[in-house]
Amino acid sequence: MPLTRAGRPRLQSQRRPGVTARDEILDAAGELFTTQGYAATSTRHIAESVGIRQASLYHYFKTKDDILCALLSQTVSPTLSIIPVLRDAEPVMTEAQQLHALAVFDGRQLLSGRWNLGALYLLPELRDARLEPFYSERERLRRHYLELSARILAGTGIDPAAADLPFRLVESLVNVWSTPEGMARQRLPGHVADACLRVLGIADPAALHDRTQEALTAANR
Amino acid sequence: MPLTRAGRPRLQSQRRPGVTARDEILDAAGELFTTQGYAATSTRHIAESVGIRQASLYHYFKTKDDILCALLSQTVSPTLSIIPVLRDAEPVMTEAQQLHALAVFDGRQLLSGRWNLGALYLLPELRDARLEPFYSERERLRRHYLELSARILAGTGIDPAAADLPFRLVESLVNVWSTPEGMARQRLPGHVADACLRVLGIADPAALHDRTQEALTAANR
DNA sequence: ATTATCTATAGATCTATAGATAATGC
DNA sequence: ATTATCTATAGATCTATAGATAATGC
Repeated sequence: MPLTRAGRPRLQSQRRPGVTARDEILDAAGELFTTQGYAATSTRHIAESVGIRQASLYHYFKTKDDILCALLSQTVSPTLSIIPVLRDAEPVMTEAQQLHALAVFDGRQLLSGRWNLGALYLLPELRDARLEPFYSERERLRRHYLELSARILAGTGIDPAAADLPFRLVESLVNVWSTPEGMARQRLPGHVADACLRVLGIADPAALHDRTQEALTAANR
Repeated sequence: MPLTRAGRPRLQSQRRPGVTARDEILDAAGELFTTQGYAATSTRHIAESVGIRQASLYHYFKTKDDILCALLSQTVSPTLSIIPVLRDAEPVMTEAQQLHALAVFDGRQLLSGRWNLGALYLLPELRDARLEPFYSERERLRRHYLELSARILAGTGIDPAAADLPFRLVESLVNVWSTPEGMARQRLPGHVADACLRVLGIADPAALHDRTQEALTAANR
């Protein structure tokens, strides 16, 4: 059980959470990219924030872009992975209930984490070919929201154009990330999920939510 | 009536719309800041996009920051200026009708213009003390949405937390700026304004909208 | 004379590489 | 021997300034 790790010791002791140096770098980069922007954050800033020398970053990441890619890959995947689970619940959960559950999960995901990583998708400087894989994952998620919403809309009298709004409502949580004033942060995703159903013309999402609990309880017996 | 302007001629002929060189620079900067980000856009990029030399920018703007400030000052002011007008319509227009009208105007404002200047407010690199005046203008607008929404909410059964959503719904138009797929761009602001009222618990915004027209027509007689 | 541009450049970055150094692991 | 750090630096930017140049205006 080593007291220190292999390799030359750092000049400064650890400042950042993270079991590995790689984790510390990602934590620092997550903070700086989301609060200062990608181009505005230099590799030197990141290194200083970790407490190592600028060149030491390159032991863990080939380029600055690589650091960004590692961060982006943490964001959409969890939400994408619950889509098939919800789809399999089809007979038990209505489409409206699925959308609600998806919105709650996605919203919680966006508000978890130490930094507002979802906001990275909004940085214009990152609309770049090299980041294509991450943007197409996000686009898949958007399409799923859209299809679910469109099918729900068909049952209400609202203009089909409203199918776009639920994804945008949930996405708007990244704009509110740092200012949970008034509204309890923990309850935000649930309220936004309710709002998703309201913009589609479902007047009483709370009732529907109660029925989801009943249905799931019944299915688990 | 001069065929050419005073001063040494440019090496390249004009490429950008704008009656003055200053306008051309703002047009180029507007495009590049919104599509590439502020820090990622160099003064050289701007100059090349205008068709002048990098140093020539400094004849019109003291610093790169100055260019940004000139752009930001074009964005929120028009919407802020209609707030008193709507407030004076108080006896004729209900609060719900005022919110709807505000959202339509604001939404149209955001989607007008050659570039998505509203998106500049989302750039994290710009959350900076030197831009404070522009952010506090935007904050005033947000507060007005919030107060109007809160008063409307008091009349419906929805959770007070929903008062935050109308501003965010309208704001979300900047995320959709370049992709008006499916929904006719021209009608987007109206649909978003309807959605603002629905998230506050007003089930039939269209009916209310018709009544606004009647009321205004009656008032103008 | 005034104006709008140009050329040239200082000085401050910034990314990434090369290679030295100081630990642990065997 | 391997690993994680360090120092030093090349080469490419980037912002802003100084001062020359080529038009119009009077």
